[in-house]
Amino acid sequence: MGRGRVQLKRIENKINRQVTFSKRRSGLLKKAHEISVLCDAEVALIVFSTKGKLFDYSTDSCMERILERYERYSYAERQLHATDTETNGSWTLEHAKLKARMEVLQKNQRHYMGEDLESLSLKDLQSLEQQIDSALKHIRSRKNNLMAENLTDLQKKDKIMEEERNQLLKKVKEKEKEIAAQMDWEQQNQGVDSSPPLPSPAANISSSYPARENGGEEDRTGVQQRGNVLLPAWMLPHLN
Amino acid sequence: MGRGRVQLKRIENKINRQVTFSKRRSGLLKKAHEISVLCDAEVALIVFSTKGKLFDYSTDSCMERILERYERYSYAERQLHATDTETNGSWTLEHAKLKARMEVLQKNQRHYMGEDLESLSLKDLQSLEQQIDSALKHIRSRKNNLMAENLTDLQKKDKIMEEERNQLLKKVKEKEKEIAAQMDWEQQNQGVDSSPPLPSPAANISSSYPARENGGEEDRTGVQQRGNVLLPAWMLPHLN
DNA sequence: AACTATTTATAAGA
DNA sequence: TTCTTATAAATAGTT
Repeated sequence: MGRGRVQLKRIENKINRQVTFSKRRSGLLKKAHEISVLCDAEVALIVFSTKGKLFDYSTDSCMERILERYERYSYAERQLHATDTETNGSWTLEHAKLKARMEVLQKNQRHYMGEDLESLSLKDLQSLEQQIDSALKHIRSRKNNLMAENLTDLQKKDKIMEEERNQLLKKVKEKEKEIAAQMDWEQQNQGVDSSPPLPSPAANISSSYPARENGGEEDRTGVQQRGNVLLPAWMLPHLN
Repeated sequence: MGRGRVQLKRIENKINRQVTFSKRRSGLLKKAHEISVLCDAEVALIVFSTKGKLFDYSTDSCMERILERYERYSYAERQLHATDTETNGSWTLEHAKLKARMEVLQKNQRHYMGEDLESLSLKDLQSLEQQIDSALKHIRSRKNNLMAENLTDLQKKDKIMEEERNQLLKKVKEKEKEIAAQMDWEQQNQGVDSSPPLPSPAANISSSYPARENGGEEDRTGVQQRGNVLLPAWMLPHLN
């Protein structure tokens, strides 16, 4: 964007480079800000000039938080790098690291549990309240896990029902056959007096009933209940 | 640069925002790279989308070094770094570096845990709160939507299957009745030679089948059991 | 994911 | 540096 095409290559002319840096830097910062606002993104931009001067932009003027967030993303990588670079001092460092972190966590936990509160300012207490609030959110996420579990259960149930359905279909077919057989039998024995009746093909039908019926009943009522409960109001999109 | 002027304001339309984010993000990364090359500058750019996805660019793919350099600038007052670095060997250098980094991380972690908030402005506090809160909300809302969708589908299927099942059950019962009637008829006509078969007593046969009523009982218990599974504590209104 | 009509960014010049 | 201007790039709205 300018009067000539630009090669993506270090500008050798010092003055020119300086000027371009100045212009493009402001453009870059501006665009960083724009995407941040327009797209609700979190942006951190750090620029060092050749001479070592620092320019930076960060969403909500909160660079540290963004960098920390970034660190969390690249934690594994850093860990590797760190242990790689200092073979000697790594143990001491890791030790100290863990110790410090431990202390922080312990202290925090005491506060979290409502102990040792005398040392906290009003501001600290307010933030502690927030902390607990976020703990509540973890609890809610646990809730979601349970929801997922229940979903799985439903799916299993679904399969079972399908199987049962197939069983029932089979039964129906069997009954039909049996009835057909009965009718054949009747016709064949019609008007035959003293001959003992042939064993009815229906004789062993009853034995196959109870188990299936029980299962079936349970299933049905279960389904009904579920139908009522499955989508309570709080599950619908207005949640958040 | 586009067909219309753009207000520097969050794009409310979700799709639009996502598209714009994608476009501008690539533009921003490109420009970051360009200024880096053209002007021989050191650039680090970190972008988190609304949904928390990370995109970043850094000169020479060396983000950590740039961030460290940045932190050196931001926390120069601590002098931990500068003095140690000059006087001691490379091991101490690494150690000090990591120590400084550690400090920063700890400080940030404290912020995340709601401690040490005195150093934060009201604005910082607000954005910190929003940060944590909204991250959870996004994830949860997405999850909940998907779950609600799945549940709705399952529920529909469930109903259909249940209806089908009931139909099948009915059929089975009918068949059963027919067979029973057949058997009665056979017995009544046993040894009776030429007399015409009696009309099959279909009317009150059902009452003679206690099995059915038993099924009903089990049905009810089935409901209760199901009730335990279907309405775990987490589904009840106290959730939110 | 392409395609324009426009708006922006910016290289060069003053 | 800053302003101006011609032109290259980016991109918003559209398909």
